[in-house]
Amino acid sequence: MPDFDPLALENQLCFPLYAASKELTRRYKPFLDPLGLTYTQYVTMMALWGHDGVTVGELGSRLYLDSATLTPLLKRLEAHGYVDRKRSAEDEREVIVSLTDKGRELREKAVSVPYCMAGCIGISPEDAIQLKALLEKLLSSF
Amino acid sequence: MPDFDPLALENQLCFPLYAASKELTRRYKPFLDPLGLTYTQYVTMMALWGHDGVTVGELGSRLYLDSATLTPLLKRLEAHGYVDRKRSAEDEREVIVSLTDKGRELREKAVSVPYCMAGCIGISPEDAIQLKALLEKLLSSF
DNA sequence: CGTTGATTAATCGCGTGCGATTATATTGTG
DNA sequence: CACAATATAATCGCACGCGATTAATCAACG
Repeated sequence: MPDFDPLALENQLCFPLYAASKELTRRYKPFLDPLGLTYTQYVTMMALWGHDGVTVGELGSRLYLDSATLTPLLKRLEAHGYVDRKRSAEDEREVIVSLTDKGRELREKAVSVPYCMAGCIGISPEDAIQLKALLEKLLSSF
Repeated sequence: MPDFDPLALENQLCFPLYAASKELTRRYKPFLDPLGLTYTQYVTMMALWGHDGVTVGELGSRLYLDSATLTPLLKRLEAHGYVDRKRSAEDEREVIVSLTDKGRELREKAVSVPYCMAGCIGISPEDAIQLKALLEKLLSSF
């Protein structure tokens, strides 16, 4: 390849990653709107459905988000009645985030979302599995 | 798998895609700061280095961005002196975006960025190529 | 026991990202 | 030609996303 252009958009790994992430997020919107969740709020709820009663910092490390993003987001989830935020008794610096009953109930409405999205993904299950594995490898390499 | 949880974070394709995209963008920052570009501005400049003198709409379809994002972004690039925005003479609805000399010169400083980033990617070139191909397949399936 | 340093969230500022609307210009149709 | 339909960018509102700073609390050490 005598004329490989390192600055051409089509030669970047980052660009399809960036574009695909945005597109996929956009695909979630019609399924998340009925739940009153944004994509980031949905991911946060998934993390909490897995394990709640955690600090903002723990949640952030699982989601790759810091308190500047999480604090206002959690306040919105709290305003919707899905989560509870309270200072830890042992350590007043920490804020413990827990699901409310309404937040746990929301999970029932959300279980269909992954199945709806599976129908939107235009690649084979094998490709999807491989893609997921490669992304996780990239992510853990940082 | 008797207890597969469709709402577990570790069972999602979207989450590592979302997280890896953010992380990679963050990795670009130290290399882009000296150029005075954000990641999105860098991607926009790459698109223009490939082919400029295009409308906002054309640029947006190449970058998967709409005018609500591009217009203010292009105004910032214009304020930095990298691009030129002017109404088309044939069709006054269109705005033609072109590189300035300064914008073309910026390319010389940017050529090292992909090589710097290659050193930050913690996966093998083979994996990177395969990952790029799968992302493009996913993207084109939308 | 007080003071210093570290930890944790919250806040601030700026730049996306995008659905929805608006303003302007062009095109098509009778 | 008039006028409705369409196309294009700009604008608006809200929610991230994150580097940097701030405020409050805790831990360590003399």
